[in-house]
Amino acid sequence: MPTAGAGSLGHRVPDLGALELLLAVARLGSLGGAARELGITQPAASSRIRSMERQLGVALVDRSPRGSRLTDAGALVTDWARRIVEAAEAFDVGAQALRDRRDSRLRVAASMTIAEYLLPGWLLALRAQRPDTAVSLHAGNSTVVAERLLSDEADLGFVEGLSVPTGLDSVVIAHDRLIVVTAPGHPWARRRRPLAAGELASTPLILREKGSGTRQVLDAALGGLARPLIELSSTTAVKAAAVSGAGPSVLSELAVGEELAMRRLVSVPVEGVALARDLRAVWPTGHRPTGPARDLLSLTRG
Amino acid sequence: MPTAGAGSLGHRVPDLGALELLLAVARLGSLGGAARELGITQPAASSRIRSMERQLGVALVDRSPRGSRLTDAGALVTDWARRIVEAAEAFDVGAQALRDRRDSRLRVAASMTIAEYLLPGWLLALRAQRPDTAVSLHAGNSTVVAERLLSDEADLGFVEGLSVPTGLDSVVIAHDRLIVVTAPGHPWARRRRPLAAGELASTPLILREKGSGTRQVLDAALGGLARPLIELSSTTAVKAAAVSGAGPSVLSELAVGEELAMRRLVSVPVEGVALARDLRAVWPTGHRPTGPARDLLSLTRG
DNA sequence: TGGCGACATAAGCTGGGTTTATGAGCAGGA
DNA sequence: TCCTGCTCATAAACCCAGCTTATGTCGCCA
Repeated sequence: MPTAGAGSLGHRVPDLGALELLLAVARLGSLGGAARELGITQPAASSRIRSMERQLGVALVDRSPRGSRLTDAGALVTDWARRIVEAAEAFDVGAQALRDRRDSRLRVAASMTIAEYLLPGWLLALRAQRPDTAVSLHAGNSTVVAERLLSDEADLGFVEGLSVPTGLDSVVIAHDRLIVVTAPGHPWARRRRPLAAGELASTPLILREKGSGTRQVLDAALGGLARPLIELSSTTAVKAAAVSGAGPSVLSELAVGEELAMRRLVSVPVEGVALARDLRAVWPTGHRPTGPARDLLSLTRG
Repeated sequence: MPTAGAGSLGHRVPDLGALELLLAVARLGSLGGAARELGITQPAASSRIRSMERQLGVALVDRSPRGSRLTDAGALVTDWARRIVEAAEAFDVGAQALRDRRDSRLRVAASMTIAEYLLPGWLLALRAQRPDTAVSLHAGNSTVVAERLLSDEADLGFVEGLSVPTGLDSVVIAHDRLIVVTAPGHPWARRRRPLAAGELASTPLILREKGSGTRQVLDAALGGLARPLIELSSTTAVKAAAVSGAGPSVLSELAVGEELAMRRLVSVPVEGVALARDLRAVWPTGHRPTGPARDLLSLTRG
């Protein structure tokens, strides 16, 4: 379920190059300087910023013969732009790792949730530390991760299941919790007293399909009783349905961080249900990670 | 301080139009269908997806004479892409509100932090509820917000200060907390026992310049004692310095949500310091918000 | 076997972004 | 006072990515 207003974003939002340029201008205080940094000419930068201002209908930059500073609106726009660029950086580092390169110095296998939400951040941090470590990424469920590690197709794995596959050593790197969320309008959103397990089990919920990691943990915690209101096949579809007010849902804390911060969803306290699960780094028994794998591992644990 | 690896993102990350197209393909299971939804022709969609695959070096969709499904890598890429597109949607709705349109049905004035982190989400929610409410936005400090409300240039305001400007009624819509953060490598990151106020006051911190809202709250909490290690002029610059390990910093919870989730920063517990502040909606005394202003207000309170 | 739906290919057009080349405003030093 | 160096703006020519229209191929189904 996409947001309402159709009409292609691509025509209303400046492209990534323009946003990067704007950030550079903000940082350097000069169009020409920003141009130099991005390896284009000054007129190109000038024209690009100008056309961005035309597109948005807002003056972004105060030009003077001694440099350029952001207007108030420009500062705000730049902050919003930064969020797009950061998401793009995460995309970039992830996509680069997805290309199978046989010569990669670090081959990672990870479960979907971890690959989706956590890995890009780690890879960015890793690249900051060791810029020339080539990383390759393979995403799959716990079984796939175990296979790749045991057949020496991966150097380090990440899993989120309840148990550790045999033949692997592991260390807990983070604790994920499933949390009950609703749209802000829902009656549960105003609850002060925590929800009892029975109430949760007897209420139809928006859920991932059976077999997903999230669903497994929830079913285990409730004793296989979770009643689906709708079953959807992606975390994002579930989130969208919950945000739109279709009903309560149970989702990984990782998946809903932003929605909670923006109050598009609110968390409902629960008691008497074990909704925590460990996220673990794994490797073949005895083969303690070394080199780049050790670097990445240490990043994930802080 | 930007991330390391220079080399313009714009060339390595598909543009927004392509990402939107990919999301549409994921949702509809068909190139042609996605093309129709975005108002382009089927060959255009086909070629665009193909060139995106060339650019990323990864097969994203499995084409068949009966439709298209995402590959595993495609699913992952799509999830990362979705984060970019969501950031772009927030940008779009914010930018639209920045254009001064005199005929706006709802004129909002907000402080920077709120305009930056919270408002786009609210405006997206509002647009979902009332698609044709034209919103205009003006960002400034508490004084500016008060002026605009009292001179009837704004219908609803949002402030984050310690006190409510005179002449305005208000309601608390959220609680923001300043938190102490460090890069994961810092000694404080491993602390179990909370930091004492004295320790915080005597340690040089990465801070916004004097006069910023964040700094005011911190100085008040510590009794004007905060020692700056560096003073920077934007929240983002402060975050970047903290992430890079330059030292500990004190920042709004709102500003570092993502960094905490990705463990690029970790929060350090503190005791004996009042770092909470209220975020408030404000309006001229007696003029209780009605119409669109009331709608927006109710969104912000859940 | 004809028809339909989905994707691929080919050819031609258009526009946005780029470059090079040049002009114009403001500052600071001889 | 004038030159030099920084800034940004403008103009003309170029190039390529992405679009459209037109057509071809493949598999399914009646």
